[in-house]
Amino acid sequence: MIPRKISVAKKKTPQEDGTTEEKIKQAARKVFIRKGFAATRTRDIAEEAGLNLALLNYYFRSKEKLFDLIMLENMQQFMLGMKDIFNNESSTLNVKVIDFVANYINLLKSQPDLPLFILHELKANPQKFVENVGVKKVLFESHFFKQINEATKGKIDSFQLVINMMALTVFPFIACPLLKSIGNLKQNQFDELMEERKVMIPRWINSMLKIK
Amino acid sequence: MIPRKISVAKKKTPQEDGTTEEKIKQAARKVFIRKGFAATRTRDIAEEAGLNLALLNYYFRSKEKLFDLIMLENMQQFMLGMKDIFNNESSTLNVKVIDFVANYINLLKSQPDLPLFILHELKANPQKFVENVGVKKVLFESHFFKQINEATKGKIDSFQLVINMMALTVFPFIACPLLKSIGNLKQNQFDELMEERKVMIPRWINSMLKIK
DNA sequence: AACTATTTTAATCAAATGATTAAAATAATC
DNA sequence: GATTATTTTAATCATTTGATTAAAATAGTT
Repeated sequence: MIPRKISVAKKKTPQEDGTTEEKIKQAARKVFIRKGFAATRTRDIAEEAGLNLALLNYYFRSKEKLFDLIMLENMQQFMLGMKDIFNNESSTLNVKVIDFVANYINLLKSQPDLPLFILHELKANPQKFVENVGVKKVLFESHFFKQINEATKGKIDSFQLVINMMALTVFPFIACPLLKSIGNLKQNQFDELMEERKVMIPRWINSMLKIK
Repeated sequence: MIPRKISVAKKKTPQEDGTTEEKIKQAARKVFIRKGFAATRTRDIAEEAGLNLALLNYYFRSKEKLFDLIMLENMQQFMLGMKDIFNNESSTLNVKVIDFVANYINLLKSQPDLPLFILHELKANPQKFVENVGVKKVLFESHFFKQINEATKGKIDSFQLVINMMALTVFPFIACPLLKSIGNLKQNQFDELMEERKVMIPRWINSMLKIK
């Protein structure tokens, strides 16, 4: 009697491969970010993915569940990028500002719609998403926060300064169509304007830190 | 034969009175600003106004036409407030910054959702609204722009400085739910934070102007 | 190769939505 | 007061949307 040969091939499940599921997620990310939740139809996502409409419910059960997943991933991407920068104990305050600004401008140049999407959906549904961010701890216990306090001797509220960094870095992307119109800018000119801001924002922040 | 007495009473048309029409507009403004175009149903507006659903089509023909009207009014309100401030030839650059910041923070404290609404809908449909703003002329031909150029001797791009003023003033309202969460702020604390910014933003702008 | 499990498909469904309709109500005119 | 014009109403409609269904196709297992 010959012993059965036992197959050691791992069970292959499409969920682990993530081919169809991943396609849907990528398409959903694109369309949700571009149009927002309310204006996005499940059919839009299916078309973007080149897949059958019913697969969205098969894999994610509902439009809303798919959206929640995408939204949380996006928020993590947007917010937690600060973590390494703010907690790098070997960099100065000024280098942290430079890194923050460069990091976010580069990120947003490749995904210019991300902040407006996040902030719009956040306002539509604040309770649902805000508590999952985890950036409170990142920020208030960071090396960066300490550095601001030391540099300003409490003259400037550290939180206000962080707001300023975010405002100066992120707002142009949020207001992009308006600024382009006001300034008569093509897209490449807007890109140049943001490159210039990469250099200038750390200088502006530094000048704020120097106020007597 | 007695001459007919001619009635001089002006024809009263509800459109001129604007009672029902005005109610619909006010309700539409509220709901559109709160939920955006896509997430707002005509039934929401009718309920907000306490009127029958069919009146929206009777008076405004379509949801979209009603929205376009509201959007344009909102953009005018938001953008053209700059006009008087920027063209006041008897005020200094610094006073203009103070007036701009105070004016907009006061406006946005009473209508905190306005900027996010405008910028979100602007991105959804840039061609439709941007050309109607008229702020390009207001800004680039303003006394204020001249003052910046003189004060900085071209060291800072004037447009970049205006972006900074807008960013520092408007962004906290756009990001309000996020900032409240991060900073653990109640609404009255957020309001205080914005009052503090009324004072600090002109100082921050001034420090930028002084960069060598 | 046969059987079972999973994925995909196209049709269909139930509910929601912006819009229309026709009648009732109200206002205006003479 | 009778007639006409306008506004309002509630029902209805046509279309759209997220979701479901059942069968076909494909993949996995023995």
